[in-house]
Amino acid sequence: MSNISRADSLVILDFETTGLSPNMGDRAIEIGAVRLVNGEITERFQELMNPGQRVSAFIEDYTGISNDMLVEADSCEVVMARFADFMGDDNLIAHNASFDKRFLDSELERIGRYYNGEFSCSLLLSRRIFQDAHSHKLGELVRFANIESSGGFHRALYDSEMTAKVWMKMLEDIGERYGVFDIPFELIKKLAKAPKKDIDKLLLSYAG
DNA sequence: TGCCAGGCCCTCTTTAGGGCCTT
Repeated sequence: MSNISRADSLVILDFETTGLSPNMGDRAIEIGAVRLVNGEITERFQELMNPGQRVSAFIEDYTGISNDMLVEADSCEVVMARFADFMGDDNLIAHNASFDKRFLDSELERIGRYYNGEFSCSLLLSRRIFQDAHSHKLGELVRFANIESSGGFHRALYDSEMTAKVWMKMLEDIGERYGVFDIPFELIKKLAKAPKKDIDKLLLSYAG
């Protein structure tokens, strides 16, 4: 898989986990991802994985993923090896990417796998592009952008698909408002880090 | 013993604090 450094060929991923911090012993329990090419979802990946520890009642309730389901799943090591093959060196997107990147790095390090893609964050971008949204939680952004939803949040594939749709809505919005339709990943990364006051200037510099 | 994330972002800021977002 070649590294295509453009915003129109991406892997959008989402982890469900035992908790918030791999540094505190938390592990992944599900990975979901879609590959987005030219604005279309071309591939999907979703697997549960057995973290080797019981998950809390909170996580069972929050995700709908039970300990019984995880006992039947392949180990994190086996599943993450398959996921590493899936994502290749594509650039990556996640909602609140700092969270998913910590788990991706932690789980891949355990199996000696690495990736060459770059990460960007739909949460950071939405705070700049959808500044009128009263919340930037994934579910709230789906409503804000009038994206059709069955409400199945907190499962990895569903959340990655919703993140992909929010992502495409933001790119559409940039096209409509600024006339910028061909957005390199380098610009995405700049946008996600730029002060809000600089967003107009940055995008207008790419227009025309 | 008791506690336990971490990065971003705003503001009553910068010698800091607290809310937002992810599970």
